[in-house]
Amino acid sequence: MPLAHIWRHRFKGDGFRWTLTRKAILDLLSRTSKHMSAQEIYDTLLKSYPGIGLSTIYRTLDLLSRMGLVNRLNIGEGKSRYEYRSGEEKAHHHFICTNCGKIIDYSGFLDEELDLVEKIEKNLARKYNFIVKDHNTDFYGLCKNCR
Amino acid sequence: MPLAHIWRHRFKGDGFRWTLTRKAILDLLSRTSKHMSAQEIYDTLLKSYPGIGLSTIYRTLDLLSRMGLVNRLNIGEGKSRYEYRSGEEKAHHHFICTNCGKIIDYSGFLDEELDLVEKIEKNLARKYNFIVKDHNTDFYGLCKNCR
DNA sequence: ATTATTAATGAGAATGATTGTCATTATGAT
DNA sequence: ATCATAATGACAATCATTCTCATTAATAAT
Ligand SMILES: [Mn+2]
Ligand SMILES: [Mn+2]
Ligand SMILES: [Zn+2]
Ligand SMILES: [Zn+2]
Repeated sequence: MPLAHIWRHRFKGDGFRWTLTRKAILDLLSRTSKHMSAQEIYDTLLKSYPGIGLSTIYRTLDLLSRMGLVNRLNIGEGKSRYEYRSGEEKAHHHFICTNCGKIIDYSGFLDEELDLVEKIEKNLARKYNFIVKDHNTDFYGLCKNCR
Repeated sequence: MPLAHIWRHRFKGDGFRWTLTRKAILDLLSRTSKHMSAQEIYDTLLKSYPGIGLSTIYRTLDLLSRMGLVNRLNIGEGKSRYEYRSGEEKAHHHFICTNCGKIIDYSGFLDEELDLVEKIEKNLARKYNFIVKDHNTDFYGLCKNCR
């Protein structure tokens, strides 16, 4: 059950074609721990896939994001960053250094958090007639190099 | 103790000049409950302040944000939105409708949340040597018109 | 395996938000 | 009232992202 097989199956099931570029982007994102921008992904892939196009990177990231295979992040830089979304892993938070921009994954305390979020969701539903599908928490501060 | 006096005082104290445009933007943002973009602020103010410039709106919003008088929000639209930040009020969360883009303020359960956040902050400090200065939580889902 | 269909791609133009430049203006100190 | 200069407005420049369209390649049909 290599990831590539799972991905291809998922693409087929959703009626999308399984292409070299799509595999390349998923391979890259699933292997790195970085949160990469479209341009960074493009620069990296260009080395092993000469001729690849930046528009395709954008289109593919949008598709992957709609398919739920990657998360699109916005940390107020004026551009998006992307990370692979493993099927099993729980969602995680991000700690963002306001000085150097470093992003660090954080996944502690999720159980307690789930209780709290559930309460908030119920409250939102009751008060405003909302349906909460997802939530995101970011922490801002200074990393060890910048403190 | 009108707000304008407090603002002017704050500007003076920080060594910034107190100008018509700065007052206009603060007046607008402190009165609306909307989360406005720079362009929307510009369009609105142009009616009462003909000749005002969009660059000035951007520069001022940046300054106000650095001064902590407004919050800059990013809800993944590819542009920022701004809201007045009252000195007394606690921070609040945002519920964002993924269908129509509606943003709704939510400020319930903040005490319980503070406990949780404090724990996370301590953990971050211990594990990664981080200093947490701020945090932000957004909820995504469907509003009552879109559900 | 060959061919046909058409989704996906790459190049580059277009768009939209934000930032930079610079001459002019207006604020706050003297 | 005068002065020094921070702030402004016009508009050019930049940067991320989207759009257009001719070409290519993935898949289905043969
Ligand atoms: Mn992450
Ligand atoms: Mn708000
Ligand atoms: Zn840092
Ligand atoms: Zn809605």
